[in-house]
Amino acid sequence: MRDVSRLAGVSTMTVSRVLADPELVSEETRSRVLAAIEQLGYLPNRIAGSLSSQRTNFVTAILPTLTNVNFADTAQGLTEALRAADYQLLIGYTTYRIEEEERLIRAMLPRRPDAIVVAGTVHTKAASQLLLRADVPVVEIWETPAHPINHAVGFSNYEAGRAAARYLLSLGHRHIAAVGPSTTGEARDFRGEDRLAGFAAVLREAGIGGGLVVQHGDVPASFDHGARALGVLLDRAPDVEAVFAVSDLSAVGVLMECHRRGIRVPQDLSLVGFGDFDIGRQVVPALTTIRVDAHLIGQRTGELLVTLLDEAAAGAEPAVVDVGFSLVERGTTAPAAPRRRSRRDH
Amino acid sequence: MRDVSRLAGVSTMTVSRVLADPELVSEETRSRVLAAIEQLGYLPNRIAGSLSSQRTNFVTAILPTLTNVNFADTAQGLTEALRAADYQLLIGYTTYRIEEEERLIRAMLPRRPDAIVVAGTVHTKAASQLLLRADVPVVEIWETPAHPINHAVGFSNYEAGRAAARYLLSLGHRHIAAVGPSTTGEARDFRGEDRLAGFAAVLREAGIGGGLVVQHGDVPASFDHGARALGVLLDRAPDVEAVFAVSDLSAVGVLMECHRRGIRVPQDLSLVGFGDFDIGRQVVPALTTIRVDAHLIGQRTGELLVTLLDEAAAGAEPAVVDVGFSLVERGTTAPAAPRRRSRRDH
DNA sequence: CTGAAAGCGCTTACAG
DNA sequence: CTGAAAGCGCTTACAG
Repeated sequence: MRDVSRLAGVSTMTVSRVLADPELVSEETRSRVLAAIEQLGYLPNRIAGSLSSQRTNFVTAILPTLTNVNFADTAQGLTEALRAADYQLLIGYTTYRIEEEERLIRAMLPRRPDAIVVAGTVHTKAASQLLLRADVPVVEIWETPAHPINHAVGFSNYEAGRAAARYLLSLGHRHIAAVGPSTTGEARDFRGEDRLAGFAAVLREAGIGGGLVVQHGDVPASFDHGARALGVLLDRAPDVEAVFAVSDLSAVGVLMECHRRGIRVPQDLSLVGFGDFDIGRQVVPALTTIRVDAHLIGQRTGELLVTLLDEAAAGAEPAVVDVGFSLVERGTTAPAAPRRRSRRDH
Repeated sequence: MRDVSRLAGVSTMTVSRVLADPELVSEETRSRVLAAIEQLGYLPNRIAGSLSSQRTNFVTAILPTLTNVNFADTAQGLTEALRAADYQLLIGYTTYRIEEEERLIRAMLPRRPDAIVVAGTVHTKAASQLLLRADVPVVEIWETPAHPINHAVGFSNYEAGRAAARYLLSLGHRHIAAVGPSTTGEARDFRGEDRLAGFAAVLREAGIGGGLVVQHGDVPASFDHGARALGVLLDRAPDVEAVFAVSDLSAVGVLMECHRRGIRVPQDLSLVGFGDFDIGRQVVPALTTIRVDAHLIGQRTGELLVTLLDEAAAGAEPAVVDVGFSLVERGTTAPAAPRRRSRRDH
């Protein structure tokens, strides 16, 4: 910048203005400065700028993984919404471990992000403290907590699970099960657990008992998880007629395992997934699922942050944005009665 | 930091040392400083540290998208390899546009990354200039260019395409086609195009003509792309007996469309994908594909950078690391002769 | 419309 | 083992 100012015959202050507020500088001076910038190939140093202005234009996003299309979509939505306001995303992966989340928060805070986005509402005690004390906006995403740390953008996983159960009941099914990964490992999918809890609650309310939940294998759920979980489930309950899988990945795994075992879907088994992944539309039959707009979660979060950071609104009200979910009925579910008869006769 | 030094009764220099090189400080002073840090909840400001030390410990990675498991795996591998050395990844998405890549490079350079990772070897002229002039290591990934800007970690997409063609020829197929997305849009997958070029070259060398390449639909390839491309292909060449898809996503789309149309795989059609995505192992039959270790590309890149940045080895030799690829034979491919007969008789 | 001064919070390079 | 001084490259807040 010194070099540019000397070449243009102005102060560094004027160079800084040309870059930040060009309209404050006379046209003649401005073009002289721009020419000098061009000639020297000058690139401003935003580290210095950040230190001076006390704003980094960084936003930190801490997600379970990027190897899940839903979270990748959220990251992409966030990136797009923040780009216009010139914010750069710093992404960290927890691999579904809250200890790792705490480590990441500690590693990120010294970079002085202008805002912090974390997936989920379950944190270590220390992480919660750090987030509460951070003097920047915090947004918890992929849930709608009753008591957010600050802001939240998501939907109710519990209600999504309830919706899946109500739907399978409405089809007339009674031997209903759910599959998800284990809840005893270090890696935990608390949002998935919420969905299964809501699912089981509806079954209990219907007097069916919500105990038929196979929790098996490591987080995160995968195609392979679904395939193996079906085996465990059938050993335990050969007469199961409907399954809710905690994720479309599991659900597709269940479906493929059904193909291999000669179990007809939906004639012998109704199947509901969660997440509306691309693959669910392509498999045969296409997968019934609960759709969540992951990209929108990212976008809304980005928009919320741009507003909060723009208006320097220190006193902004904590907001909880619910983007909702919807049940998408496709080919893997069917009413109960005809199926059970055909299966028993078989 | 001032507050900490006052509370501990030392200079800020000593506080800095406790954080950076604890062993240089006497145990007694150190514990006094650590107590003060604890008591005040002090978090160092790395922006100031970066400005002062002229090292940010940022590495910029510019990828086509994160919505593709392969690139997400690469990002995860990079993150893991860099974490140990305390580097933070700044990720940008180009959505397969080199103009967007240039924009991202311009946006990232003022953040003063210690190294730059870009996917691919095709850049705008201005982007190439910026990368050449950047006085930090540059690594091009997912290709093995003959003339890298600096370093490279990847494999030969052209050779991968050749391997697919040689394999289908070895099965006895002669009516062979390939499907990939369009090459005329703004978004381009140059690596996919290289694979198709290698594929077509082998067919030409075998005297078969390499013209049966369906390039249809927007980049990136998807399940949906594959499903639609098969329709276009069958209109053009109803007697096709083997297909190479530029990506497993397309390949699975082709497979599902075959299911819907009653085309038997592999009896009526042999199918080879690329990328070895999880879903390819789960579909029925399981997908024959070309496997690339995307995570390893990220890991090797990270290791290379840690070495380069550690030894302050300004004079380090440009390295090109080839992680290779391998053909994984599964259920979607079969020898030609029996199939053609059965199909004709049908 | 333009500039001189001070300072952001660290680390480098010395000195003792 | 510890500290005083200088400086990293910008922006803020004034002043003119």
